[in-house]
Amino acid sequence: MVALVDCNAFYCSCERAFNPALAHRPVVVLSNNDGCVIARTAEAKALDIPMGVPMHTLAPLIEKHNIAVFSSNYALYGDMSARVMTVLGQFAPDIEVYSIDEAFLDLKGFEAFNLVEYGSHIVTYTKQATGIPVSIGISKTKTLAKLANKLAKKNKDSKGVCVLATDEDIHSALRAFPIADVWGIGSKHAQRLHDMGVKTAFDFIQLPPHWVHKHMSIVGLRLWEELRGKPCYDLELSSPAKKNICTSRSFGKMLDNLSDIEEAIANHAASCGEKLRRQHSCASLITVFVATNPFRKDTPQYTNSISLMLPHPVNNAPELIHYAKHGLNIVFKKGYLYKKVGVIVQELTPESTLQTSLFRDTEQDEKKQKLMQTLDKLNRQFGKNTVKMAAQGTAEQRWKLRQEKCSPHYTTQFKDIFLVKAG
DNA sequence: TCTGGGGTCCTAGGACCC
DNA sequence: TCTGGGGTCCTAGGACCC
Repeated sequence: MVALVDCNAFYCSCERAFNPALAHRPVVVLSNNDGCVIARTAEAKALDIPMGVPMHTLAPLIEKHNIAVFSSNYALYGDMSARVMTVLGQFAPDIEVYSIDEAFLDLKGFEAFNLVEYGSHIVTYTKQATGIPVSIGISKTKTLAKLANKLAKKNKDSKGVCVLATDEDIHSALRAFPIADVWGIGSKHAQRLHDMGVKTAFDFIQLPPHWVHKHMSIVGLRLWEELRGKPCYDLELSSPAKKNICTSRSFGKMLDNLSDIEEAIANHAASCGEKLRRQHSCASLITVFVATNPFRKDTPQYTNSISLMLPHPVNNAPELIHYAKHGLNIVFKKGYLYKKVGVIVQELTPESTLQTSLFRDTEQDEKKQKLMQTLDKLNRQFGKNTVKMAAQGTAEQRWKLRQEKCSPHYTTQFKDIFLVKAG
């Protein structure tokens, strides 16, 4: 058996954990730049606020229902996620951290336990220890555990737990479960299946496997098997190193000035470097892209990107910034209002297998490496960008996000706590 | 005025090899 | 009329996830 534990309205719950006055208010959390709604509490969902709706269409509703609105605070959510995962790890021999708010628990050999009781215990204890409410679905495969989890969330009497253990339980759940809501069925497949009269997960597992393979590839076939109770996916206990790393942001306001955009690109390149060093990788290819605002029909549109092969694998900030700025200077065209730029690093190789080029100054390389290690250490301890490259800018930072409703960094902002105490 | 930011995997088809 | 039979690698695009 495998369990899928999912935090309820995770970002909203993080805000509530430090602000009890929010307990019964509808709460929403916004995407970067305060653009769209990306998390909603049950109270907000009850007001028919859809996922992803642009914030600027919600003003009347927010006023009317006294909805609490927050900019996203990833420092807080990341830290709270780590706490939840640590707690969940105590309940199973193995855990796969699947996303910021979800984890699979390996419950192999737990069949003799009362799994409903065990699940309830996990729900209660996690709330107590972290302040975050969770739901738990338990069944024979990951796909069925995901499905059970959705039922646990939907069914108010379940107290956040749903166990699908027997074939009877599984089949009766599948009969009532819309195919579009199954993990791995996106909008395209859902539409196609619907047109064929396949409305529920149970309808889907009645389809002949060769049809599923032919029209939905091996991925669809695995899904079909998993829904029939045959596991195709094991838990991934350690997350494999990423093959591509991307840092990009929309600007708080549109920019036409190369030097502002250079500063943004320098920050994105530095961020890619930090992510590379965290997973002990170096990149051999760097891509810089720029884009105007596609929603503006009244201004000229331009998007472009360029990929540069690096002379050797790199993960230090100065070099990444150098090449990223070089790329930007090639794709940047004057006369456009830019909305978003980003840096992607690819062709990643492990730091350890770094081939030193014949003509490189290894002494310089070691110096750079030590510098980056020190910088990472300081920034981990004292907060992001405590120490950074000059190219990342210090003055006005016109490229920055709009974040007007951000809560304090309750759990991570050592500096602020110190300053408050000192003065 | 205003619309997120990351990722993964799979397949088909083209280029190229012998 | 008619034109071999394998391979591999790469890329673009599609589909999906949170």
